[in-house]
Amino acid sequence: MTSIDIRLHNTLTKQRQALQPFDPNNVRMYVCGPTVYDFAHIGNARPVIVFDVLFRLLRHVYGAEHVTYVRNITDVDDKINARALRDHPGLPLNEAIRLVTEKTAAQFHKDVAALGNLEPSVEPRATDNITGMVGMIQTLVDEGHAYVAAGEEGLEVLFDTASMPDYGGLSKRNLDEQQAGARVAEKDHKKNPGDFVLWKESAADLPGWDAEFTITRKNRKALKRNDDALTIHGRPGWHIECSAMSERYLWAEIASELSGEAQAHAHQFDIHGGGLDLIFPHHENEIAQSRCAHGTPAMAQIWMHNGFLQVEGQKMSKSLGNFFTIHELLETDNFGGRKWPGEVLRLAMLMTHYREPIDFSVKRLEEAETKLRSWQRAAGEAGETQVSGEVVTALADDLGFQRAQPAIDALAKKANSGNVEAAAELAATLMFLGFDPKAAATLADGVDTAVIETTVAERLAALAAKDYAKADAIRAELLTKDIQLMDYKDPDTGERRTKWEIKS
RNA sequence: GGCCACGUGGCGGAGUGGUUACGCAGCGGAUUGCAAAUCCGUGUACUCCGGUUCGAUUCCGGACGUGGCCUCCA
Repeated sequence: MTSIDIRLHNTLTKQRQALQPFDPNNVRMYVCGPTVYDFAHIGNARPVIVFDVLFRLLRHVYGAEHVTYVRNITDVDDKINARALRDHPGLPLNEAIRLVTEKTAAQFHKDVAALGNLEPSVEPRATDNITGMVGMIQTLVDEGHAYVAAGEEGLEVLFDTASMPDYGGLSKRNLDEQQAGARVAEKDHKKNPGDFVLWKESAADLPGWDAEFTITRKNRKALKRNDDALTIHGRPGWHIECSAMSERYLWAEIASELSGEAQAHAHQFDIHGGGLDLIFPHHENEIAQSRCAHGTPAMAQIWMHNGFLQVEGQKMSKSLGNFFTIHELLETDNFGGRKWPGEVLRLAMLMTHYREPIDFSVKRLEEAETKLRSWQRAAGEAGETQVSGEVVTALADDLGFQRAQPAIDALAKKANSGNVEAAAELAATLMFLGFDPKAAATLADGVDTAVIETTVAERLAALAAKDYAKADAIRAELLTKDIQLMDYKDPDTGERRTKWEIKS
């Protein structure tokens, strides 16, 4: 452990503050993960990469075994149901849903791995945590923060926003003023328009879980039934998932191992992250649920939100035709007429500060590739060397990767002038940031290293015989297979040598 | 209508009350048989209008512009 001071921008206070984990031996972070109904798009990759860099920084500062990073998978969602019905019309719905979520989750893992991300410590699924959600909802009912009402599609357990005096603190919203011009359909079964669903009844033939609630008369609105015990075949609301899973994996299951300081802040953790668009309503509602269920003044100490990725200045959307999945950038020619290596996409994402919008473009990817390749050419073997302190310092100041870049450039320059230590430090730094110190490009089909070596030797022989025409022909031939040759002199003997690399 | 973020050269992106990083692309040069790589050099900017100040890109106010949220959304 080192004494590096990590400062992070907190959406709650709109200020940069020093991270002071409740328990430095167990720094706890939760980030909202994907809803697995379709391929992830490149915008989905941004929070994954941003918080991966934070994860790596935390591990560097506090020790890899002292950081717990939870990123959930949402596999309960009406869009998933719709997709299952569409793609697998012949199958029983639950089976169809499993097919959709398994396939999509596997694709997500493949995509984010290609982008150089570490796996989170825990990756819980909503479907494995229904019991915890039901329990938390019951607590909210018991504490007077939730009620049952009859909605259009059946019974709903709703969060009563009026029961929480400081609801809206994260997004700085005043719900009363909010409604004036907004298109919020009045739902008269709700006590207040801002009340949101915790549990929603499903039609008998639709997927759901049988949840038993005990709900006394005062926690009902416009309900004709009188019995206190209610079994509602239904599914959880979106927000309760994250409240239940963060509680379980960042508190309940590890509470006995936590320090006294952390015990004094029961049910709270250190960092919660996600995209800017989640601030309202998702994170606002998570906070409401978790705080009201546990009677805590806060859910997490620091709330971090990444900015959006735009294409040609606008939000990606299918209707605008500027929508690209991670998979198609990696594997097809749909963007800029070529495939893009995952590490190039990763650097393109990190070139801009995480809270700023990114305009995603071919030019940007090309610049990222040029930069990354120059670093990789300069890097040596990592060995036991240190990660650049300047880079760590830059990241520790609200993940200021852009301020780390000149430091990396300086290392590369030193390495190019023959400084072996700098080359090793550069390699270690690249690995720390999630990049391979060697270019990860792959050879075209039907080309292998042995063939290249033979051809290069053939060319050197031609050069020795001053047959430049033949030598240039060989070089041009290799270039058509994306093999770029680079001649240099052996520093000791002055002999001509040839290096090669793959142009991607 | 309410809330939020942001406006630096062709592009990316730092930073500062006065000396205008850095990188990419461009241009010139070194090196090279020629390339590539590497190295050296080089031009262009702080949205606009007020105010404070000896002096503002930097502080304050306003305008304009862009993007986001208020409905599923990274």
